[in-house]
Amino acid sequence: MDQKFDMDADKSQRGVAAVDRALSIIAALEAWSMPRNLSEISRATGLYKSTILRLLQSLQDAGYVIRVDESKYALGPTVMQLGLAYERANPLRHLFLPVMQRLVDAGLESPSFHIRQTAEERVCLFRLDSNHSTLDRVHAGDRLPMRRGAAGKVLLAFGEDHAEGEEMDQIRRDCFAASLGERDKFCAGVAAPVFTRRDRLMGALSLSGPKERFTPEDVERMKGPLQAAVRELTTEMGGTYPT
Amino acid sequence: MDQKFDMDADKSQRGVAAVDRALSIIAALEAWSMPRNLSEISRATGLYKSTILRLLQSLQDAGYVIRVDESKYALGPTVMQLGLAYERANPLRHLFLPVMQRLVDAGLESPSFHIRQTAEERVCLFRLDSNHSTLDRVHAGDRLPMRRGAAGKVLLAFGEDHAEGEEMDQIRRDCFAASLGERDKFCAGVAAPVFTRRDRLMGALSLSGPKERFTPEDVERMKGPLQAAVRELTTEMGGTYPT
DNA sequence: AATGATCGTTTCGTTAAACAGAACAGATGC
DNA sequence: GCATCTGTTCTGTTTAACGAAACGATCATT
Repeated sequence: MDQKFDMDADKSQRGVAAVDRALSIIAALEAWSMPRNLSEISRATGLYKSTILRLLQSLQDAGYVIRVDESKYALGPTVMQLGLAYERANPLRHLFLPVMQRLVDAGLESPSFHIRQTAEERVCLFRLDSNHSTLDRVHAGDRLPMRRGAAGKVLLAFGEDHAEGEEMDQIRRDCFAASLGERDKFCAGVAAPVFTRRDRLMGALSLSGPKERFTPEDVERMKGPLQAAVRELTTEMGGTYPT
Repeated sequence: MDQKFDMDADKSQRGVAAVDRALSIIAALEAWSMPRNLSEISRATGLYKSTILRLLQSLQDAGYVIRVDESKYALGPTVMQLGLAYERANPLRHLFLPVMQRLVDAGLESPSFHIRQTAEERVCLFRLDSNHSTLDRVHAGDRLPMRRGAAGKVLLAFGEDHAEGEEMDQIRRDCFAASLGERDKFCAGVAAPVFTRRDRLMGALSLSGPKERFTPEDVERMKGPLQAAVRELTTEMGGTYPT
């Protein structure tokens, strides 16, 4: 595989570089389905072998990585347990995924749910793929920009800072946003807000996919089911949807 | 909760301390089922808030942690995806767990499967709890000593360095080891080797629990089912069991 | 309403943690 | 047998990371 796991250069200034390196090793192991040796990890991550060995010591100690066949490394049982802990702690999955699945079953585009993470970024919490043969590439865990994409716009429009501007006003009136080719020129999406108690924004549910499936007719067709879904989720979250 | 997540002092010399710190934050979030704020994380891990913030930057960038309610932190979707990747990459679970579950259903003690990790340590890959009301505390991911515990002895006896000594010879003859109060004075266990192709040791399957349930009669009663289980697993792994 | 405690965030001087890179012995492939 | 690749170890150098304090905001108590 030729996917590189270099650390994102513009992010290395704000966290801890050694932690970034360690997590890039885990990401490389995750991408492979078989244990890999030191040199393969070095090629994939761009890290020196001595650096990798030091980092692997910590990852092995914590059970994130195990060493098998004396010289290969693989994901260890701690990642499984973290996954289970995430499921235990996150009952939202059991609420959101059925609603999202119904959107898929209705033949619409790929649903995702996003929340704001920082002033400039959102994170995708859940993502299902549509039944179409082509998809836009978004995964749970992805960090995406706030200022581009339908979901980002919804988060800006309904967030606490109540972003200003004609476009934001329109989104607030419609409880709906569309974005054609903003985040990525080949992709498009529509989004609507999910509220929780006290009229607070919880996040944005979106439908996204390749741009050619977002004609004005397509967008109009998706609006109803999407808004029905966010109304249902808002009710379940103890919120009331603005009329 | 009062569980501390301080880094293990004797391990901080060999990995990367910043990575150890970051993983201790994840461990703290895993132990809680609700999002927690900075001060709670600080109390639990013993780390300074400024240190935690820096580490959290990296963890958020990679999706291991998300920030919710503006000031609380929780496990993020990347840990779920790692858990799924681990399951995908580790078909052994689907082979081992049913066999281990049958040992539980037979009313025996808690089964675990261990592999060697370093010269001095083993790692528990899988663990099921018995149906008894008291258990020994072992979890998947735990690092345990090679020189103590029944599973450790089995790994030494059948490992490539073929550890010497009367006790090791006996274990090799019986394909079985028992350990009463070695790893922990209140616990005991029995273990047997699982082989794979070319007579190579794969790991050790053990049954363990509180010591008082390991009388000579108990040990004798567990030996048969345990050895039947490891024979079955060895056959499935393409190995042949020494007669 | 005032006050104290606790929170999240930012800053920066210091130091030792972490790195890069080389060297080496062993294994593998031709 | 030789070239290449591997895993492992070592160490001088540098800067990454830390600790600790300060600050403004929020919350709880009186």
